Amino acid sequence: MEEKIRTAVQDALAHEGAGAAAFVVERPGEAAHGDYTTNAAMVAAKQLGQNPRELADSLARRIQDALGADVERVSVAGPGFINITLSNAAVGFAIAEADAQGEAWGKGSALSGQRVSFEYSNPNAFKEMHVGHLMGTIVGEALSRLLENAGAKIIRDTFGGDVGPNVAKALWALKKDGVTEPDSAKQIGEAYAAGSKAYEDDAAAHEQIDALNQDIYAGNDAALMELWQKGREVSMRAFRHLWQRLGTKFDYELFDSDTGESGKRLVGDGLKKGIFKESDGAIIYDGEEKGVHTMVFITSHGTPTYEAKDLGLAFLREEKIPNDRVIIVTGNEQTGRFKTVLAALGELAPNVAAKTEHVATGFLRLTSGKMSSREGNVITGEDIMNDLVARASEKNPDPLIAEPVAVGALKFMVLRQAPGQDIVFDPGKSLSLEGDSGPYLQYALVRAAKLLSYSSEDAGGGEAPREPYAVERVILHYPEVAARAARELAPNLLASYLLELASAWNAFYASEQVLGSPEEEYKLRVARAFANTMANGLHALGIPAPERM
RNA sequence: GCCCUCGUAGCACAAUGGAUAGUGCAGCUCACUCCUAACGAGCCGAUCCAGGUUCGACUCCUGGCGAGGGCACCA
Repeated sequence: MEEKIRTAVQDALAHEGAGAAAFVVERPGEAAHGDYTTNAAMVAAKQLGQNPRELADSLARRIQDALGADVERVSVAGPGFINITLSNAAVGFAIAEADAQGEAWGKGSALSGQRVSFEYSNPNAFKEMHVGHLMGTIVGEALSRLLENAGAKIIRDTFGGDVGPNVAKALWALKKDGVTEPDSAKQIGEAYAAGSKAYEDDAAAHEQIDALNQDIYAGNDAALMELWQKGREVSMRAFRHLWQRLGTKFDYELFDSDTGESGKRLVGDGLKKGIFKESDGAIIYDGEEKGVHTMVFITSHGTPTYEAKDLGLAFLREEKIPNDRVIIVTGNEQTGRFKTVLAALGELAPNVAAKTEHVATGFLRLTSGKMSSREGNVITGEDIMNDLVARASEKNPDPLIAEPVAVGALKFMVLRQAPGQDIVFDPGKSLSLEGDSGPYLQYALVRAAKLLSYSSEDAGGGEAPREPYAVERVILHYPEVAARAARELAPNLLASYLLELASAWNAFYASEQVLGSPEEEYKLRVARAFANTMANGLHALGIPAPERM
């Protein structure tokens, strides 16, 4: 419908000689202003030097003619807005589609045929997953699904850190304690904290850890490599468990250790071409003239940094995962780093760099102060999940309900905010399960599902209301919102829409008797349309939908 | 010192250069023998400061104040 209106506006503008005007068709902030609004007259009036109200009047007439029976009213308001109110028939048609299409309702085709390689969550083996990792996992999964909903084929991968100084720190502490069979992520997390502390406080330990780091790269010490292998597996098991709880499954788990060598080679080749240069024994990318940070790619010890490994990964991905587009999701503290990596990649492989984009998620900050895995005061992903499950259980102890409610609460808190913004989280107060929240959306859907389960095949009451219900006018916008959220990589747009949808449904539910009413048949169709919309919207964000609450 | 984000009610967040700046929490009313109250109806309350651009600025520009992050061998 939005497309139809856009075309009508475009044609009307062209007729006035302002075909190039950059107008928007949007949903007005207030329902009283209709179903759609456009600023086309105000934008074009500027270009043409005309009075916006007069231009709006003539545009409105053309738009009304073009849309015919789809519109009830096209009116001009304020400084020159053209407001469009759909006819009851057009609203009814949209609701019937939402009802009939089921899971297909709201699926788009904007990205049909496009293969998108998504990288997110990027765990550091040998470090526990803390709350910050939840952000990347949740946002990455939601973006993947949004693009999937827009027709793209998604291939998920995660790029874990399994070599480098941080790994050496954990292994050093494990060795010191004589551990040969690490058995929990917690144990490894503590070893990492102990190793980090020793690295700073103890000069001898500092040297040992640096040497250990070299040994890991070299890979010749069989006992060490076995411990490394086992430690990594224990860490990854913990990460996989959390991913499963969060509804994420990766097609590829890639590691630093897979890309270090190729990264070094690439930087070496780049050095010959003058893309990189030597400085104090290290190989760096001098980004100053390009406006990005200068960074070390190969250390003076000859080991590749994460930057070099990222370059290696870009090439490895091209081999393993054919794609048209690459999206990498990380915390926003890495934004500057990625600018440098992409600038360097742009010189090594312009076509790869051109289709690669970096998306930053915000930081999960605690009101109680900073977390540090070195200090050992981290809150892990599992800690938050378990706390939420406990709280959800107060209302419904069934784990089949409490778990998805907890996951929904967490995910919604993250996804409702504009991407890249930090989230302030108060571990004392924890998460709200009421008001604007995941459970609010889930509950609205549960109510609708329950209502529908009571209805019989031969619904009575064939009357129709004089005007469509407010919730219907929200439902009909779902496909546009989902498409825009995918286009702008902005899950929060869909999240706020679903909030509004749930609110409209709950108001309808509170004020209208459905079963046994004169409009029963009509209202049940609205309920089915709502349920499909909410279910599809939650699915597109990766938020689970419990059957009961 | 340089670079990047950000600053909206007591708190947490929305708002493509558009209409009376939206929502939730907290507080105060109201509503519950009726399809699930993790619900509904209402009240209270905000754009950091100073300039500028514009018919129109939370949004863009300049300066200031404040917060967070990044800036050579960590990831």
